[in-house]
Amino acid sequence: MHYTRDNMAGLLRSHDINPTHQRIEIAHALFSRQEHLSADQVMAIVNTRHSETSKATVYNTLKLFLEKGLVREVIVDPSKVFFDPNTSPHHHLYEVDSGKLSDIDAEHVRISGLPPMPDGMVTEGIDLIVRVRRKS
Amino acid sequence: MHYTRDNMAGLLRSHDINPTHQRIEIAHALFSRQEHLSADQVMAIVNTRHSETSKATVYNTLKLFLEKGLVREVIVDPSKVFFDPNTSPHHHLYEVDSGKLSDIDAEHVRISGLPPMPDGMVTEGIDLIVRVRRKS
DNA sequence: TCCGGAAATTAGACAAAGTCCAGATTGCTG
DNA sequence: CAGCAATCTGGACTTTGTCTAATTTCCGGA
Repeated sequence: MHYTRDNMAGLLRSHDINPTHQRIEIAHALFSRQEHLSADQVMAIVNTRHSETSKATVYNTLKLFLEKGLVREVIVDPSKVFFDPNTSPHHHLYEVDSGKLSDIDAEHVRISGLPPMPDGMVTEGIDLIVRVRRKS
Repeated sequence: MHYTRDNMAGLLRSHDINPTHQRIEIAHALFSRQEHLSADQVMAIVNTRHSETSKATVYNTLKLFLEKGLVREVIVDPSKVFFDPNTSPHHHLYEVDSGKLSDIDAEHVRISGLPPMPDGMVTEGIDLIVRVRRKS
């Protein structure tokens, strides 16, 4: 699958998002790379040539994508949030010293023995993060 | 076990930390409560009566405790880091709307099927966070 | 085509968490 | 008591993210 700008409009529409120019650019930045990007990185990518999209729009758009289930939020670094275009079930491997973040397919991972949820609560998600460090 | 200020000096020493007045107060704030606290909360607790400890010291001290393995860092909220006086193996339950964070004993939880670590890497820790939300 | 309103975007002010630094304090140790 | 290293401090600064009021864009109907 190739993620072109043209594809993006359809992808956005299918998630009930009005495909504007800026939203297409931001979606394209995330999906064409298939990488975890911070808001800052998205801004930098989208505005490489000329300044095209404002900070407010980048933040608004990422939050919108999140609400509509187009991307996931990954919280591993205390200083910034990453956005993940992969919404299929998976976990994360975080290399502490380099900051590199990669996926672990959830297919073969099994988590058992979790206690029942507190009353009146529903699980929103289970995040599993494996933190690794370069052997010294 | 009762965590008095007097105990704290020994606890700090046993972790190779010089027990100063400020460090004892900060350790006491965390251990007497056995709760997850943010740097801000620690500051507020330590400075309830008179202002006694500066922001810089609170941050420096928490980082020192972290390095020495006296506390753990819990990253669940994109806006602030929590510090956890419980260093025994356990996971976390995070109530998204209230921000309440509680422990899940690791004893009965089993995680299997994780892929091997990348070459030259060692696991620093595995964080499992169950995010829950009030049923609406 | 023109008009009006709703949705989207924008710049820039603002807020909050955390870092940094240069100077002051503390607490040994001789 | 002097000297020295460790610690602490206020405050300036940085970074991530939010907010707001003003503008721009888009679109449907007359």
